[in-house]
Amino acid sequence: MALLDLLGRRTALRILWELRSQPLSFRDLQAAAATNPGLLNKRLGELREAQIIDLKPHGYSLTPHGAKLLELLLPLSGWSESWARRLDNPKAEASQGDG
Amino acid sequence: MALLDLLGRRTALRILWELRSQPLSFRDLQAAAATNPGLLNKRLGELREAQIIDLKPHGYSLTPHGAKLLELLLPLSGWSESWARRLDNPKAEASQGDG
DNA sequence: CTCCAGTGCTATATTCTCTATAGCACTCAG
DNA sequence: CTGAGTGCTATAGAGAATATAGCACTGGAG
Repeated sequence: MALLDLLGRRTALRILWELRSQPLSFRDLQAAAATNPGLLNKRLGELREAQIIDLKPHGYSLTPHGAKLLELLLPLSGWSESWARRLDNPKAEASQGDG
Repeated sequence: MALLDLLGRRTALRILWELRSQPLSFRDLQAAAATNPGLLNKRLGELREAQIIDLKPHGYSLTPHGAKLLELLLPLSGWSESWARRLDNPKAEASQGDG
């Protein structure tokens, strides 16, 4: 899973996430992902190399292939919510439904 | 998505992945994830804190909650394969089926 | 033409993280 | 005691990330 190496770098996953609903300019992406131009440019280079994102006239956006990857990541949002609740309520066991 | 911050650290995603099918000891996990004890222990601390993994007599393993997270990550494996093919064959367009 | 505001991207000193290695205290087997 | 395993800690050096300033370019307004 070389993918894990690529996505397992700081802000790589975050960059994908921020592009989930609309294209963003370099500067907007930098603000959205809370990072700096040096790292952003580095990650953008890696993700473009991997054909996961692309730079178009209206900003950085996911390639068709990247969009499919993001579809796989979208369910994480739901998991993240129940996870946050679990950390707030230590009593809760492995159930996802809130009691 | 605070989850993206947690998983977006080096080897965090990888650690989860290596625990997908069986529990692993500290040292086995270190070898599997190709890292060092210092970082591993740091990540394990974060992941245990987040109740995603747990240390049991037979080794580190996913909590029930963590197992659900991993289920969401499993499809990445399939995506990763078509992604690798795509990088090998630059001609291929957004189709996932191999010709 | 100038001026202002935006674009992608680069450069750099400082700070932080990761890496590789050695080692501790403990348990189990003999 | 020895020998092999466990989780985990410490540390110096290497490498990556941060924050900031700035470049070359485009487009609108006068």
